[in-house]
Order: sequence, then C-alpha cells, then structure tokens
Amino acid sequence: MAKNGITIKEIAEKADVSIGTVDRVLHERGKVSEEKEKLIKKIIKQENYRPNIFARNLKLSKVYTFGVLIPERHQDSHYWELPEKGIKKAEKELSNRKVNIEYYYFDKSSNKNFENICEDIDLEELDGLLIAPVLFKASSEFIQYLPENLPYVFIDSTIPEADNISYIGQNSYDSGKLAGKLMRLLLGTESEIVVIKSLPEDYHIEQRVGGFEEYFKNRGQFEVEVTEVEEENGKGGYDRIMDQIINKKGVPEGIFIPNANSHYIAEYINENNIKSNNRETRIIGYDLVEKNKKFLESEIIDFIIDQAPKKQGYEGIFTLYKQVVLKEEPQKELIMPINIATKENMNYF
Amino acid sequence: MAKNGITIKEIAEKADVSIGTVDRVLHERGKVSEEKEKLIKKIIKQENYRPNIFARNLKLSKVYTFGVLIPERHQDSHYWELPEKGIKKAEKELSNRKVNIEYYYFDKSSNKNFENICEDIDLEELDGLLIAPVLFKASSEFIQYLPENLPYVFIDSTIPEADNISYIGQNSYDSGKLAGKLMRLLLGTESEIVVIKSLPEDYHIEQRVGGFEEYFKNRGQFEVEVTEVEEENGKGGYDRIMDQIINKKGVPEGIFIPNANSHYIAEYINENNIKSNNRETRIIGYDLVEKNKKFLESEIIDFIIDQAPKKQGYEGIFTLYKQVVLKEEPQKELIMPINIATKENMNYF
DNA sequence: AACAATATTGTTAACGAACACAGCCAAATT
DNA sequence: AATTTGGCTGTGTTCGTTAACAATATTGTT
Repeated sequence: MAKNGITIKEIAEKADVSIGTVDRVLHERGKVSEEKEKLIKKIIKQENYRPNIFARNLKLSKVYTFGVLIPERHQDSHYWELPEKGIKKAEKELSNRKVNIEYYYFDKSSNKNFENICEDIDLEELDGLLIAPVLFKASSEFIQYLPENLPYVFIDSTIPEADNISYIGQNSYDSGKLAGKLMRLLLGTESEIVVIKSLPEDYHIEQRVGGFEEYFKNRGQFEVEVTEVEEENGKGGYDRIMDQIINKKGVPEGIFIPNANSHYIAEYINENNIKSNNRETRIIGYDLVEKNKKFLESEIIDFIIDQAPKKQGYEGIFTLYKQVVLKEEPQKELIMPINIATKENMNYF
Repeated sequence: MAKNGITIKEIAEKADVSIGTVDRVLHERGKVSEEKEKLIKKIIKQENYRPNIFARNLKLSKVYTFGVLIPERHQDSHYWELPEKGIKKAEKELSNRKVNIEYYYFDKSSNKNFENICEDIDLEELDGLLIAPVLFKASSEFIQYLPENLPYVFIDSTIPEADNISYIGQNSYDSGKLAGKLMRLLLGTESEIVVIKSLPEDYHIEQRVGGFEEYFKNRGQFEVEVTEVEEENGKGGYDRIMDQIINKKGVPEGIFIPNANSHYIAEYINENNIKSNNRETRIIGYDLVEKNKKFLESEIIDFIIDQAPKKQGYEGIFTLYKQVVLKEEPQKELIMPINIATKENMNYF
C-alpha cells in the first residue's frame, strides 16, 4: 500500500541496462536497440512508471514562462479585469514553482493593434500561451505562426480547427436559454422583450441571443425583438437605441443584454425613471463587472449571468502548468458553469 | 526578473558560513553562535528565503497520509457522494505527489457510531485530517483528542472555537435569503408557502430557514409556515407531513425544503398529481443529488440551491496539501458560492 | 587484418534540501 | 602537559531525474 512508484534506477535493474538507456527510451533521445527498447517500454507500462516530479523539477530548475494574450483590461465594461484576476491568482500560487507570466494586452476593436502586439511577443521565450481569441480571424492567423511545440490554451472563445491543448469557456447557447427562462419567470405573462445585441458580430453573443430566442419559441404571449447597437458608441449608443425603442413601441417589460454592457441600460432606466405599465422593467445581463454589480445590488438589474471569468483565467494557467511542467494528461475542454447572480449571492462568486 | 529565490548555499555564501550552519538555523538543530545566527536570520528574512519544494520533497520522499472523516455516502439523499467526488479528484491529481488518503465514513444518525469510527482512526499515521463536523457535539469532543500538531480542515459545517486550519463551506443564512427571493419570483403575489424542516436540529438548516423567513418579513402578501419532519422517517415521513398540510390548509403555492430531500416532496406532488389553484406548486430545494436533478429536469422542482460540494471536498484536500506538503500559508476560510441550479444549467456544475 | 565510422550503452555530475558525521578549538579536568 | 569536554562549524551523502560525456560494441572499408 501507498506504493511509491518505480524509479528509473529500478527499471534499469529490471531490464539489466543502465539508467542512461532507460532515459533514452523515456525521452526518445539517442539510439537504443529495438530489443531493449521493447523490454524497457514493457516494464514502464507494467509498473506504471510516473516520473517523480520533485526530482524532475529540481533537476530542470528551469523557469517556465507563459504568455497571456488577452484584451485590454478595461474593454467590455472592464470585463477583462476578471479573467486577469484569476490569472494573477494562479501566478501567485505558482510563484515559487518557477513559473513566470508575460502579459500582452491588445485592443479588441482593432485587428491591426492585435497583429502589432502579436509581433511583439518573443515566442522563443515562451513555454506556453494563454489566448482569448476574441478576434476570430486575426487569432486564427496568429496561431499558424506559433512554433510547432508551443502549447496554447484558449479561454473565453475557441477556434474549431486549432491545435490548442484545451478550451476553457461557457456554452453560450445554453446560457442564453437560461436567460430566457429567468426572463419568463420575471415577467410572468404577456410581455414585450427587447434584446440589445452589440456589433461587430461576435460568436458568443450570437449564441446567447440564439438560445434566448429559442426559449421563447412556442411561447406566444411573449414577443422578443432583437435590436443592434455599435459597441464602440458606448453609453451614447445605448441611450439612442433606448430612445428609439421607447418611441416606437413604448417601454418594454423585459430587456436582455447579452454582454457586459447591461449597466448602460440600467443607468438609462434609472436616470429617466422609467416604468413599464406601472411595473419595473426587468433587466438581465452578463458578467459581474463593478457597474453591473452596482445595479444588481439596487435591483435595477435583476439577474446577471456569470461565466466564471476568474476561474477561466486561473484554470487556463493551471492547464498550461500541468501540461508543461508536470507533464500530466491535458483536458481538452473545461466547460464553465452558467452562474446566476442576484443581489443576494453576488458577493460569493 | 523571474527571480527564483535564494538557496541555502547562497545564504551560506553571503553569511560566510557553511550550509550546515544555515541548516542549523533553519531547523533549530544544534548550536550556532549568536552572532552568526542573527546574521543568517537577517539574510533569510531580507531575501525572503523559501525552501525549494522540489528539493525538499525529493529528499524527504515521505508519503503523506490524509484522513477523511465524513458521513456515509448515501446519507442526506446521497448528498455525501458529492464532496467525496471532489476528494477523489484531488486524490487522483495528487497521486504522484506522495499523497495518500484514508477514508472513514460514519453514520450521521448515530453519535455512538461516530465515536466508534473515530476510535478506529490511527491518528499517528495521519499528516492531516478533513472533517465534516455535522455531529456538532461529538465532533467538538473528538477534536480535543487530536494530536497537537495534526492539522485539520472542516468542510460543510464548522465549530467556532476549534483550531482548524481552514473552514470550507457556504453562508447558509444568505443562501436561505436567496431561496426566499427566488420563491417570491416564482410565485408573483399572494401565496402560502410551506417550509419543511427536518429533525434533528442542524445549524445549517436552521440558518437557511432563518434567511428564508427573513426575506419574507414585511412582505405581507406571503405567508410562510414552518413545519418539521423526522429525517429518519424518509419518504413516508414527508408523505405524512404533506397529507397533514394539505388537509389543514389546502395545497400551498410554494414549498421550500432546506436540505437535499426535496425530491420526496416532488415525488409526492407528482404521484398525486397535485395542483394549487390551478397552478403548479413551486418547489425550491437544496443540493444537486441525482433524484433532485431528475425532478429539476422535469421542472417539478424549480430551483435547487447548490453549495458546490465537489469543490468543498477538492479544496479541502488541497488545503491540507498546501499546508502540510508545500508549507504554504493557509487560508482560514473559503466561502463557497451560492449556486442557483435550474433545468437549463444543472449539467454544468 | 587494421582501422575508421557508426551504433549502442554506461558513468557521472549536477539540481536544493536534509541530516548524519567528522573536525576544530578553547576551556575544563586529570 | 595530556586528555577530555562541549561549543561550534564544515563535509559528504542521499533523494530521482536529466543530460553531457565517456566507453564499448558492431559494422563497413581498404
């Protein structure tokens, strides 16, 4: 019991060779006769050899450097601060384990800037890379140029055909459906719902809207209308859209914002003291950024769907660590929970 | 940059002594002249010396054994399988890091059994202990007898005056409040709500009920009535209580079950095809055990509050690992999120 | 057969910490 | 003066893995 695992030395004894030969088999370095290679491999398998990570890392005593390529912190209503928090947490925990992190922030509204930042990355220095491929096309291009043996992990979004060792993120479609259900609960019956999507198009957001609409199919007493707003216009853009909506159809009973900008709407509703048929307008948004938390606290926003961004960052780094440093088996996908945040539980995430 | 921490050898050089002397200072073994001791201590502090965990563990090459003392898996509607899953996950991840876990399951309905199990534990063999102190008094007694230097962590519940290195669990009061809010949303207006508490008394459950009631204070259109049922009577007990409630006051619009037994109620409602004033009776319960998931899937249960049991187990073991093996600073408390599970997101936890 | 070229295998010194052991020196004892 | 004692300090080995280097075996070439 509590078997402590066989060592290279013991394998060597069993196979009647030196540890050098075992080492060659293990690392595929140098030549080994077919006969001995077979024997050694058999023993390794039989005895379920796992290298002693303490010895391994002691010997290597290399400083591993991981790169992090994510949007600038303040973008998406400061959403990107959140994954970064998780990354920093992982960095701290790994600080005395020879792990070092280089941060590269790009402006997600500019492909050009993304490319420039990418060029700045000293890929030769890196042992792993954490990427938020929000700029789909530019990111797809970028990963073509990565060195063959540089492992990378995606967080937030993913690129289907890529060779990433792992993807960490949420199922956006299901989260949209959940938002639909919550909205129905909030409204009870017969209501008009507006979805305010932002441009440029984004896979995540499309999915969320898709799931939301799906939920209301065959639920005739709810009318769902999707509108669009240019992300870069900020608060002003949202204000104008709201003016238009209200002028055209009156105040909607429910508003769904499939990104972190729901606080703009909440602010509009709050400033203009808007009510819909004598009841509050219900708002569901995404992401626990400070401004959304404020309006969640005052219950102007009813629900925020959270995609565990901190965890995404944390697990992203740890996935690289486990892969690169500990040589553990990777997990191809890590799907985040779809958290529902309200005034009552928002501080526990 | 990427400073890798000073080594004993480097300390020795700086202090112009040998590594032996540094070692003596570090471990308080043998005599060292006051003068040199001071100097060495100063350097250690200045340079923030942290032993290299790889070297340390390689040398020590000790197998650490952690004990786990939790209720039998099937208890509380199989709730205890969930923390155990997290524990097993941690065990697997730590398997090649010389960590070994011994499981001790007790019958939480019997103090006597708990005591017997505790006596079976070979405390001398253990390097750490994970305890779910659901039996408050018996657990309080037990921890008195633990060896001075045996670190232990609580999950699920805690004991105020104990010397545990960490507590991992949820804020039950706030989770009850959240349940209240969700119930109000489900019901809309004017409803009768029944809370079915189980006996014997349990701190967690009291807190949850307390939070729930608190939420409905000053919300006159809701009437909340608390009833009790003997846990050990199982389904039969819940059936009888439901019969009584319905006979006395008719079918309540909402039912809140502050533990993992909500599936009993759901089954009752389902079997007897019960409706309340032509609308569904709303049910909110706790814990994503299989049976609850089944009724959540079919929407007979509307919400399940989840306390991240798997995470509790996982983090519990890792807290011990970090403390005992890696000698990192412990975190006195780790408060779990209050997760809201519905049909739509239940499979992502 | 002599020798070079290549294929295969063995040896050894780190990595940093822990710890047993040996050594040195001055004061105390005989 | 020789020896013991105790206080203090340094040295060497070990843990399992890695990788450079050394050594030996085998094959090919003239």
